[in-house]
Amino acid sequence: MPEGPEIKIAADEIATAIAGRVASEVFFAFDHLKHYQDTLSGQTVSTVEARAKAMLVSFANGYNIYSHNQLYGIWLVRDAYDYPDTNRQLRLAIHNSHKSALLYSASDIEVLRDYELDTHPFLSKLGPNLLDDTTTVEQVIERFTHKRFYRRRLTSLLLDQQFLAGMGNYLRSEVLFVARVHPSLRPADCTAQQIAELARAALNLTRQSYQTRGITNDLELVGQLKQAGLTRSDYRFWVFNRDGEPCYNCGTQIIKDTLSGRRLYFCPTCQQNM
DNA sequence: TCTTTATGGTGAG
DNA sequence: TCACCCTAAAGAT
Repeated sequence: MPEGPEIKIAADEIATAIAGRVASEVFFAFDHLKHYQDTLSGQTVSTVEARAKAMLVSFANGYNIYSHNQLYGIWLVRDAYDYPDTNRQLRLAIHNSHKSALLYSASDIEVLRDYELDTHPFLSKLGPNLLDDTTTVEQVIERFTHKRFYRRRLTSLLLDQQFLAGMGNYLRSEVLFVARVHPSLRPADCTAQQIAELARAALNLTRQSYQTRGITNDLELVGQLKQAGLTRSDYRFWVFNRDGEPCYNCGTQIIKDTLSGRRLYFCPTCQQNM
């Protein structure tokens, strides 16, 4: 179940295993991709990178494997041909002489030529990547105030990869909480300070989640909560998955709401600027 | 064994 | 906003 940080963590692990090495064998489970096995086997993997929540494995001969895990795909890295014991369906395998990068369950896999990347319907429309070091707070603020996004609801914007790339459903709730902004607002309803807080939170929380493997709560507080014996699922988030629990900031019960099928959590006391 | 849910995304209206 | 696509695990029966 991946958002930007989880995919980038996976990309790092896959890159260590296969980037810069010859892929001795590439396997595709889907019939319509089988003919690419010969095209890619024996080629050098040049780079492995996360593009928002998609993975892009690039080969030296100008071909790329694009994949998107949606809610259920999962990458595993093992010693070469050392398959895990699982009921999941193997969809893609990239082997070299010492490691295998294995993609299970994913249904969205494509092979693209270099020149097709710029026009790809998902990749070409991505907004600034929150996990890209060159993305700045100023750039994100500019995004919030851009005519194209200014009057849309924050709840919709924060999940839109064309607005900012890499955020998902847990980060949405966490960003709104840390910025102390009520979920019903639009950028146009916010003060300049609130916009700045949203931009900082979007960048900081996404990056912290990448560095801590998924923790968006304040790290000092996390240390105290660990001491008190709380488990990861209890201290990991400020509000996400914590409905009915006391807010870590003010003690008010966290509220859960469902908007177009996606869960949203917030503190009615800390985020009451409607 | 059936139904629901999930850290995702698209397209119709 | 909703229906739908996709797969696997959890929950309900």
